[in-house]
Amino acid sequence: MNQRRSQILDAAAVLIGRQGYTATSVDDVIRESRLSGKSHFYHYFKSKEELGYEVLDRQFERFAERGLAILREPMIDPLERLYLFIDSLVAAHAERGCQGGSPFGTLASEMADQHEGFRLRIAHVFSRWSSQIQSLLWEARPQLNDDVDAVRLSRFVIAALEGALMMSRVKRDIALMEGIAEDLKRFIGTHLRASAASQSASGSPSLPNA
Amino acid sequence: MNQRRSQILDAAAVLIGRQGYTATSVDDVIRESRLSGKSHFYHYFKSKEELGYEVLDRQFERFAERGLAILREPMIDPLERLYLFIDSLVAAHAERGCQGGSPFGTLASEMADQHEGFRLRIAHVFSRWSSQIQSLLWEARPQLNDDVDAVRLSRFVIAALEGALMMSRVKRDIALMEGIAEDLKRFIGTHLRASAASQSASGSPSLPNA
DNA sequence: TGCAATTAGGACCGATCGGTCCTAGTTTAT
DNA sequence: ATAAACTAGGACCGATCGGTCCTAATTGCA
Repeated sequence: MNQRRSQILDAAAVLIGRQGYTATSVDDVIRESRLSGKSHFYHYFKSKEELGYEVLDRQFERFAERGLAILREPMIDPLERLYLFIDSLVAAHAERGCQGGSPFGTLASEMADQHEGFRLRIAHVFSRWSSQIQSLLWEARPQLNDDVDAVRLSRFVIAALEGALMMSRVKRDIALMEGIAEDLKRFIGTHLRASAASQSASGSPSLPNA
Repeated sequence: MNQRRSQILDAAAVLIGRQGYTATSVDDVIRESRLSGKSHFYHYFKSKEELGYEVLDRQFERFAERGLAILREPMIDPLERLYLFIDSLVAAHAERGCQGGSPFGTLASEMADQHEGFRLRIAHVFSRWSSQIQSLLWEARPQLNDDVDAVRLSRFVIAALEGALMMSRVKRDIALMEGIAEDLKRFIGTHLRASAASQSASGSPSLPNA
């Protein structure tokens, strides 16, 4: 029933991630998901736009389940989780051979000034992503300086990661993203309370003092 | 002679910046630059691709002359110049009403995995941009820690700025970019030698411990 | 058994794409 | 004055775009 839909959405996600929304034609999607023809596709989706929306929703759901899940691991120190999350994005990008950056950033650049529907949906995606990091920072507040602005810091993290993805994609060099990821972790580390001094970026953070 | 060419390139730059390369048709460019027809356009450019290349070159030249020029101001403290540069990008984006982000980042997201010619040219743009910041950091080295990696830091700055542009474009909220810019300046400030404490970002960086 | 959903596949639509070709009038340098 | 460059404008090309319509075979479920 929705198996075919999933098939189509998966194929479309790959294509849109690789080529962008505009450059991905409905025929491309049909070919990739082995449908029998246009009518077969339009049996499941009423327009290319609707397909795009659903692909975006699906991409974020998957990202929230798989990628963002690290941020919620209850057994790991919050900041350590954030570092692991950053590393996981680097690893994922390395696995893809530095191709096809963030599905959100790519779509954002393409559609933000072009299509209000997409713009709002992507804004929502970033907002939810940001919220996840804010929760984590809230959890980590005993270790953090009192003046840490969780909203701002979470946005900074996302921006740096998105920029890193874009640049290492252009240069096709994962080392670029690795360097930025390390710097980003170091920056997060500078928000630690002065009392907790034994910080190392990829090493384990120290416990809060009394 | 090349006045018409400039006219075309300017129009194309605006359109490509707003809609992207693929979504900008040759007819759009013709309309916007008030040419008489297709042949008139193809009198000056042999293909849309060549137009795209020249637009990109021109955009970077302008950026190097106007935007990046701040980085070379000999009468201002190097790091102060870097902060001013960051602020100038924020201001420019605010003036544009948070629309049409970085011409390079936008084109990068669109073309990186799609068109090798563009990918290489954009990589070159980022490389030159990065070099400018590296020179500045080299100038500032008496104030900086010995272990500062200029290449890495310069890339970090660009990535954060590009990410900030993209996100504040999606959210249409300049405050987002302002926050990231401030954090970025603070991060740069953390690279200061412990001995040089009296630095003014726009919020002053961290205190050196005794 | 029978009805509904799914699959199959092709013809077709108007619009737009990048690009070519052709004719002819108008500037501009030499 | 004369050739070369520029401006003007339209017809046209094959390809592709998103999308519709239609017929018919096949499947799954009640």
